[in-house]
This record gives sequence, structure tokens and C-alpha cells, in this order.
Amino acid sequence: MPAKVVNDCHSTPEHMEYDREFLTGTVGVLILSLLCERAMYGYEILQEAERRSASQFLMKEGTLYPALHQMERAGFLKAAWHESDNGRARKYYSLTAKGRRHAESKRRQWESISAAMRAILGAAHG
Amino acid sequence: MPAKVVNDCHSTPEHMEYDREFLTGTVGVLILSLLCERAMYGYEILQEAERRSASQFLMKEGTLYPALHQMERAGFLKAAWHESDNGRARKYYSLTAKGRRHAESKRRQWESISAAMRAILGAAHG
DNA sequence: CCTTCTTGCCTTGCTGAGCAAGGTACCATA
DNA sequence: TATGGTACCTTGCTCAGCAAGGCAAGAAGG
Repeated sequence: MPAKVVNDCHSTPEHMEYDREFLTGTVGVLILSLLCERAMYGYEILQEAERRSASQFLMKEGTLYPALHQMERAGFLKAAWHESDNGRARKYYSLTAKGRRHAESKRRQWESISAAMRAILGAAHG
Repeated sequence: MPAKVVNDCHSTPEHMEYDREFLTGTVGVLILSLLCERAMYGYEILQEAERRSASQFLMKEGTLYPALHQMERAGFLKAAWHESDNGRARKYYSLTAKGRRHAESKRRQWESISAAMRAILGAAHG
């Protein structure tokens, strides 16, 4: 039996290292919420998430791009290529109407769970 | 490609149906936090989680028991059989010292993530 | 000139969590 | 006699995150 490893999380660096499991689900809400404000391209989403969370969230490309493609297939996003100043091609994603509704649903779910967790954890750690 | 399905979450029943992904990670903190207060047996944990979250969390047995076993193997929990009033055997789990430290770490992680999410979502939904 | 860094997109293949769906056993109630 | 609650358990599937790669092009520095 080859042990567990990966993440011990006993140290407290400037930005906390999270057990991967905790991020499950957050990625979706994160993307949808950011795109709620304005259209963005993939690389920009990575940077925005990092910036706004004060470097707490360091989303990986291997997480982001597949997620974007899946949401596009699901009809939540639509993509459009645009040239940037530096001549570099960027793929901008924006929310569809369906995606906007979905974003709202996800946001409500997250807040509901967050509240329920606070109710339980709060009682526990007194 | 056989569609997505499973959960639409557009209705708003008394207790919200969550997309499974959101629960990932929460289960661990939940168990550890409850056991922080007192020793409990599996079935009791299911009920407590449901009660305290006002039926928001309906943890499944197929989720709970394997999680308990894994945490025991990891040295976070220790188990002890006790007879109940009705002569039924119950397996009580309690935290080890290591488990107590782990619980604290997990709780801090959750709160940190929760805060970061609020920072991003709050800005988004204005 | 060559290397390295940054931007910007992408993929394949593994791991591991949650869970549906089953099973066991006992007791009480209808 | 069956149904439903208590109380424990398992096998096998799905799917999200991610490590680790790759492609292309421009900028920076030696």
C-alpha cells in the first residue's frame, strides 16, 4: 500500500496549499462568475482568479481549458477569436443566456453550502 | 455523446439539490468537526449532519463508511464497539491526537477557501 | 545566434472522491 | 407476513482536477 502523500498542509505559507478535493466544484462557479462581468480569454481568467483571491487560487491550465470546452459544449459559453494589440490570437468566452441562468444557480448552491458548513463548523470549534 | 443529466437544480425545493462536485471535500471536514465534539457512531453522524444543516446535507452511507475506514487507516480516528440500550452493536469513532490536528488544518482550509470565494463571488454578483 | 521567458492555446492519462446499488442482520410494528 | 427502521458493510462506475506534456510566436539577454 503506497501511502497517501501529496499534501500535508501543516505549514502556513503566504498562500495556503489546499487539498485538491476542496477545489472541486469551485472552479465552475469561479469561471461563470468572472464571465458574468465581462468576456474574457482563458489566460486572463487564470490571472484574474489569482489576482482577486490574493493568490489563494492558482487554477491550473489543465483544469481551466477542459472546463471551458465542456461548458461551451453544454451551451453555457460561446467563444470568439479576436486579435490583441500584440497580434496574438485570443479566444474570448462569454456567457449565453442559458449560461447566465446556470451561473446564478451555481452561485446560489455555493452560498447555501457555505452557510450550512458554517452552521456545523461554527458549532464544532466554538 | 450521451448528455450530462443527473442534476438540473433549477427548482428550489425545501432542501436544495447540490451538484455532487460541490460536496467533494466537505464530507471530510464534516466528519472531523462532528467527532471533535464527541465520539459518534456512523449512523449517528449521518443524522447529526442532516439535523444540524437543516436537512441540507444528506450524506450517503456509501460515502460515509468508506471515508471513516480511510481516516482510521490514516490514523486520524480510532474505533471501539459498544452495545447500545437496545442490544444493538455500534462502532464509535473518536479522534486521535493526529486527527485533532488534522481536523484543525482542514477547518482552516475550508474557511480560507470560503473567504476567497466570497471575495470573488461578491464582486461578481454585485 | 541561441536560449530562456512569457504569452496563449491545447491534450492525454492518472488519481481519487462521491455514490448508486447492492448486501447482512435484528427488531418492532402493522 | 411484510414493511420499515436501525446499524454495519461492499463493489463498480463516473467524473473533476491536474501533472506533464506539446505547439507557436514574440521579447529579452547573454
